[in-house]
Amino acid sequence: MRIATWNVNSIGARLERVLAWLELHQPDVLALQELKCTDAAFPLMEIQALGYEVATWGTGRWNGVALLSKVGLSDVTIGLTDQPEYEGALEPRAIGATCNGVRVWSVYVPNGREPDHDHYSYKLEWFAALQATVDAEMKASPALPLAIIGDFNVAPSDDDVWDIAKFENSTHVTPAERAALISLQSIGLVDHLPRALKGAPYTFWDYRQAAFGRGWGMRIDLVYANAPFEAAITDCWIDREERKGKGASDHAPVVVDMEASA
DNA sequence: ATGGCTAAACCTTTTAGA
Repeated sequence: MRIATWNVNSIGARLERVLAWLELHQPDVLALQELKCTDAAFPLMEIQALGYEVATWGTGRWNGVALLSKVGLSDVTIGLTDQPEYEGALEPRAIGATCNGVRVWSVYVPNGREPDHDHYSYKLEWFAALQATVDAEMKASPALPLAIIGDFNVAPSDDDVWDIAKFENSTHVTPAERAALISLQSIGLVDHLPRALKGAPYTFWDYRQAAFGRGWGMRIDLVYANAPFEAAITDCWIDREERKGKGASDHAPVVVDMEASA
C-alpha cells in the first residue's frame, strides 16, 4: 500500500501534473493540501476517472484539503474537533478518512506569518485541536494504524532548513512551534523521516530567488505515524523530481510505502 | 540541469505563501 501527501498549491493550476503523477506512481491514497478551490470547483471527474474516490473540503481562494483513495474511503471527518476559527471563519485545513484499515489525516497547518501575528497564536491553537482530535481517535481505536500527513509548516530541527541563520525572528522554527510537534510525539506519534533521494530531505523550496536551484529548501511536509502505522512502513521518500520544471508546485510529494493492511 | 515567484480573486492590484 502506498500513501502520499502533496501540497499542490492549487489543484486547478496543478491538475495535469497531479494526473500524470497519479498515473506514474500509483498511490493508493493521496492527501492533498492547498487546493485553492471550492468543493464544487474540484476536478472530480478527472480524478475519479483514474479510479479514485474523493473527499474534499475547500472553500475558495485559500487553503483546502482532500483525500483521494482507490482502496476505500470511509468515516470521512471534515475538520478538527473544536477547531479554532481565524477571523471568524472555519478554514478548510484538515480532513480525515479511513482507507483500507488505515486512518489518514490530510492537514494544512496555518502558516503563522510572523511570530507576533495573530496567525501565529492561531497556528498553535490549531495544533492543540489537531492533537486532541487525533488523541481521541487513537484512544478509541488503539490498534488502528493512523497517520497525520501533510504540510505542517514547521521544520522539526535546524537540519530541516538550508540555513538556520536565515530564520531569525521567523516562523516555522520557533521553540513553541517545535514544541507542538514534540507534544504530538508525546501522544504516540513518530516523525517518520523520509529518505532523501538526492541531497537534503527537503519537501519545500520557495518559488522566489531560485531557491530550488540553490538548494534552499525546508522539510515541512511531514508524516506523523502512530505505532501500528509506523510498524507497517517499508519505505518513505521525497519525490524531489516533481519540484522540477515549469508549472511545479513549490512542495514535493512525500511517499510512504507500507505493508498491505486489512 | 534545477533556475531569479506563483496563484486566485476583491482581477491591471491585493493578499498570501514560509
